[in-house]
Amino acid sequence: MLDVRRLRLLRELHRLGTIAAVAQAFSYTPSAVSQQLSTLEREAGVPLVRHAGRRVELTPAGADLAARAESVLALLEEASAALAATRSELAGELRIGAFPTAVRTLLPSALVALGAAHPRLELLVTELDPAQVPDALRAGALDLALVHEYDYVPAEPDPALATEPLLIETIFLASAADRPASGDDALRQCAVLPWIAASPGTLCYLMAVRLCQAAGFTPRIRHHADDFATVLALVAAGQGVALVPELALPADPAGVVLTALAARRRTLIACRAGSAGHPAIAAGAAALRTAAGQYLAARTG
Amino acid sequence: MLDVRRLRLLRELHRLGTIAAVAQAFSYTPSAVSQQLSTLEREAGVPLVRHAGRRVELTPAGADLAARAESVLALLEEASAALAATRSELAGELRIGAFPTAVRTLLPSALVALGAAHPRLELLVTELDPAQVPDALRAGALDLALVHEYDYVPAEPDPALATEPLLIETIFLASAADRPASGDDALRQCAVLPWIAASPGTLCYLMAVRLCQAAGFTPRIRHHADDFATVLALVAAGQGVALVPELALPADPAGVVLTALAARRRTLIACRAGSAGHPAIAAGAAALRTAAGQYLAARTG
DNA sequence: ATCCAGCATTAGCTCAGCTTAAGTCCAAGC
DNA sequence: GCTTGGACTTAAGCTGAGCTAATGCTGGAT
Repeated sequence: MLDVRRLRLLRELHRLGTIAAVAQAFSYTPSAVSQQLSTLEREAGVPLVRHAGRRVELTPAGADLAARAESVLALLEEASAALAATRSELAGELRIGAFPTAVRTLLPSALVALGAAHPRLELLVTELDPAQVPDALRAGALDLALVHEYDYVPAEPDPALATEPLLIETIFLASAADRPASGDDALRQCAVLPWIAASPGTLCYLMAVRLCQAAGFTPRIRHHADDFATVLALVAAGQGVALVPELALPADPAGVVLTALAARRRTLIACRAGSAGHPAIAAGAAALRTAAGQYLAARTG
Repeated sequence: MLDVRRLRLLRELHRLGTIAAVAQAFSYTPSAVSQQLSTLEREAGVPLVRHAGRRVELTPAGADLAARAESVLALLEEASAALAATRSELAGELRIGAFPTAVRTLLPSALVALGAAHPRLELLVTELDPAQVPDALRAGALDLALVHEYDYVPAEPDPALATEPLLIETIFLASAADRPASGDDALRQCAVLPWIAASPGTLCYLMAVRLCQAAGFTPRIRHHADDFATVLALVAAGQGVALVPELALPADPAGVVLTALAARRRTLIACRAGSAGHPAIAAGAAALRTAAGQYLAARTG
């Protein structure tokens, strides 16, 4: 009988590409992962990984096994969800991961509603960049998370995860001076100005670069700030221009001129494949949908 | 993440009904099974088993989980089969279980053909009563087995096993004296005679009793013998009458009069669900089909 | 040519999970 | 009613799987 724990490691290796990354995802040492994969390979009787330069890659047999592992893990996830659904009361932990902006805007009301409806449910919130969310979900560090999809940063489909659209926002160009042009013309006017963007490696950073590139230039990024309040303060101080999603805007963005762009940011709810039926996860997702609805109503109303 | 080893114990408990039987099936002590199930229940957070008198039974949640475990285990079995299929040569063990008659008739030629075609395949044959086959397959003690289905002993469908018809035999009434009547009338003529049957608890024993009961009487079983050669010798010695399937008959059944009955014995090939694609198991099944074909050709030719 | 990121290997330790043994409870039999 | 026996549970102890830490090795980058 194939060991499911080892299959899980193989699946992660399939995606992450290096043993060290798998080890990090599971809080193991690379040695442990290497040993477990060696054992799996011995049991399988077929080479599953092979050396490719100084990293490793899956053989066709390994890739096939990883795909099958995906199905097995999804079934187990469903079984867990079914068990939790038979419990009369929601209890245990619900680990939620979200990007900083959401933690400040959408999450509070969702957490209050969840806590009131399910007092025995322990809500654990982790603030993290959406780029880290898929790994954290897959490794079991999170149960429910919010991720983004930008127009020029397509989220690659992941069979281990289930997603559901939550809300769509407009992206604004924030600058200190008034811009006569609108939309992408305004963007092009900023080609020679200094830019303020998030840290390299984050989704927001990538979004800013790609969006500018699509407009025909590469932004000269002078300042890096992940917090949009800081970003807006820098913009107001005349330090450069920036791209800011609707959700990050305060009620009165003083000293900042906002120009709506054609680009959109889509926020999704994500969980592990098979776990959407878990009552705590379903309740969490519902609370987030309600919070998003309230937010949209407040904006448009 | 639910532990698949523990789920397997739960699945067996679902079928076998007692912890002691599960322990026996896996060569564990009842204590070990009890502890593992307790752990599973604690992890599940829902009662899975409850006491019913001095045994235990599954709760609805437990039964549901056991059904899900069935799917998971079948997927894992398929994954193993797919791995084995990528190996260029068939190697490893193939554990075959069969009833004594088949071991002497069908198996030898099948084993010779298999051994010649796949020299690195280790063939391990176990002689056992068909009644024990399902448990042995499910517990992983066998990979491939032959089982029977009699007209009056329906094999209950088992989601954990896959079966395939192999051959259909006539059942004969064996007696020392000539019987003028044919078919079931001959059977009824033997209502008052002493009977020779297999050991209680075996499928053949059950078949004999049920068949006679269907003919309107309960057989007075004087001798018990599992070996059909012995049975025929006892019949020839005038010790009683017996029911013998076609496959068990020697070329020249001296001193015994055989009357064909309407009842049939269907022999099936069985393996674990999901393992039919395993190349060694597929090769074994193919060899058995060939052997059965040769047998039928020799009988009819 | 040198450095270093990344994987393999070894030794050693910890804990999950097994067995043995004792205890509890229920059903059947004298 | 009491006893006997079977089935499950609990407690204690032991073994091995599987982890960490440390070291060595190799291929690509500077």
